[in-house]
Amino acid sequence: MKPSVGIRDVAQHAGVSNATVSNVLNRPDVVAPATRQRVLAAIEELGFVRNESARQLRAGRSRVLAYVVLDAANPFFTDVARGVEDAAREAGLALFLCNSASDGGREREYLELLHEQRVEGILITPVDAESARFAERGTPVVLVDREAADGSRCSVAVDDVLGGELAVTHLIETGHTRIAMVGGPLSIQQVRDRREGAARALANAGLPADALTFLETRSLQVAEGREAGERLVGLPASRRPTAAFCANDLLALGLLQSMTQQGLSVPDDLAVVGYDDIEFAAAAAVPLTSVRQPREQLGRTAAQLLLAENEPDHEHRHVKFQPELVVRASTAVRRRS
Amino acid sequence: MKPSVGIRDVAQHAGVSNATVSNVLNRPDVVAPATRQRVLAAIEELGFVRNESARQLRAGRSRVLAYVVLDAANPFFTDVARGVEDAAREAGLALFLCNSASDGGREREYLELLHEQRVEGILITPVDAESARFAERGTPVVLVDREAADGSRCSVAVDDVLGGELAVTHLIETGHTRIAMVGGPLSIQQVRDRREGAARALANAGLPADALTFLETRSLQVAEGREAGERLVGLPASRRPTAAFCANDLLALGLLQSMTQQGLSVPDDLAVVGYDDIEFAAAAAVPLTSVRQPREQLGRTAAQLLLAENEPDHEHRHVKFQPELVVRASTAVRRRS
DNA sequence: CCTCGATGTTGAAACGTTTTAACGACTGAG
DNA sequence: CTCAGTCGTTAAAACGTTTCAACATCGAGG
Repeated sequence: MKPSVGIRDVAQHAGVSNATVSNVLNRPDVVAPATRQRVLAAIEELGFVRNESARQLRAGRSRVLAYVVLDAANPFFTDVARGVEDAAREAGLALFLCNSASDGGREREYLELLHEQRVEGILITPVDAESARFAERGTPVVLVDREAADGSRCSVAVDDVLGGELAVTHLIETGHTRIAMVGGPLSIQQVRDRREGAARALANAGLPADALTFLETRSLQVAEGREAGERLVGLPASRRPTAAFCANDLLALGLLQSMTQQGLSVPDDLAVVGYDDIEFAAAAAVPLTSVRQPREQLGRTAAQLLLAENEPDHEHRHVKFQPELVVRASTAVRRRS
Repeated sequence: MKPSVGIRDVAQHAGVSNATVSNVLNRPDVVAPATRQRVLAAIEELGFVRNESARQLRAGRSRVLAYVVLDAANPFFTDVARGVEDAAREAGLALFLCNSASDGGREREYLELLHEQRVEGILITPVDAESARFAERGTPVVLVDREAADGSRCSVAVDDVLGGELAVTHLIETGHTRIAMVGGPLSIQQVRDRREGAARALANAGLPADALTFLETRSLQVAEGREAGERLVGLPASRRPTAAFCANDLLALGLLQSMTQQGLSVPDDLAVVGYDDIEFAAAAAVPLTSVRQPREQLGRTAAQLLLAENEPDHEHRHVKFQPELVVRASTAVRRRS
């Protein structure tokens, strides 16, 4: 419990100066093999563990990246995180994951802590647009799966308007004219964008704007999808939509469960499109049609932008990927009855 | 880009000493309200961000816990992490998640880094039993979802042998006599335990040990489940099991997909039991019978044990929870044909 | 008027590294 | 034998905090 063995203990034990020990740790090639062995032996023997705080204080660098994720329980984000970590690891950095759990306060606490820790860089999928809070604080920040409102930092995103358009166009093409969109809260940019895409699809097809019923949810989780399902079925039959576009797959899965539970069939009574194409979408009760995003590439690219941030002549970049529709059984062509 | 505004800049700007600034930061009550305001204003104005490295170096404490998780993409672990974070947060600590991705090397790198960072404590679901590597290095370590082989540290686990027994007993009771177990690699303690439980169930029912076919997988992920499904169907009909017990839900979901794809029915051609009862199990193509573990409580308890580790008269504790079988459609009673 | 305690503030010494410039000891060339 | 150049090592100065003992200041009690 008093394991405070420092670099100077090692030095003394090996009969060298602390500078030499430091060299062994950081530039092993510069020290004579014999000495190096002696020092390594001493380190081993004393169970020395370098104090990263001291190192960082002096050296300024920190060897870790952090990704503040919106919802660690959503497989979409863990896939993005995988991409981030791969890229980080190639650059010799470790990745710390922080879960804001869609809570603005928690997000701010993590950001504050990460700034204080002087991590090399921060990736974040922010809770809302209030990005002003973490303005220029010294640590580079890259937005993931969001677009920087101002051009004040790098961002990597997917065209959500297009995604919404793809989804709803597909529904229209398979014969639906009363469509629900399930998602929320509207403070989330992506929900707004996907909704806008949905509206555009209607317009393109010459359908009136009120062909789209918007069901707002409190979050993007499975339970909310189930609840939305109940609300949906509660609508008067004349106005009840025959198809639903969900702002993400978790909602879609919840909706699916709710339908089955209420004895309704997907896609016959209600066609469903999800968003993200998480791994579980294909394994769902009714395999889910979904809008796929290049998840890992999203993360990987974000990390690369972040690492480029330190270059001298850096200009903020905004990368935008294209989503892609994956059609499965949940929107199979309707039986003509 | 030269935002190196330190505590002494603030002090100068506010016309006080750096000790006072430090007091404002750490013991606001001890400094006169007027001075405090002045200092806070200076902090705001200069955009000062406390340097956590320096603080930690001097103060010794670190305000963060870390959880080294086996597979961040497995919802089971993110649920455990939620429990950990809740408990950590109540104690005023932040949580960093590290993903070892079942890679021993990566795990070791993270452990090393965390030790160097002098985090307050480390929670870990280790890749394998080689726990000796991270022996007493000063930072307290608690094992999550694993039992400490020696009593050398705290651990929180679930009775996996019992879990396996529950699952397979259920299969036997629903009329199966040729059962497969899908899981691996065997270096994972839990896979071994669950298999042992399965064997015990057979013994209890008076079935021969070879009534259980063990299909080893390389990991516990969906893709491996799919592959196991193909292997399973490839077996000669006379020896092919009529039920499968999977070491986790991801495998079970993969197996399910594979069955559907090969035109076989679950549960009629093959009954399936999963393990963990992740949220997606209930939403699967065929809702999955699964062994439920108290995930969040697991995490919460682990964090509490970790925090208790610093108490003077600490004795290592080993908490073990009971799993519970949740029956769904994937093991519905077989149609008598 | 002196002493005492309370209240706020401060100077300076840590904390454990990295880094820089300088140093001594060799080596081989001239 | 000298000199320039390597090579390996080192003393000492940072890095930006926290903390501790000491120091003013002030009002109250004797």
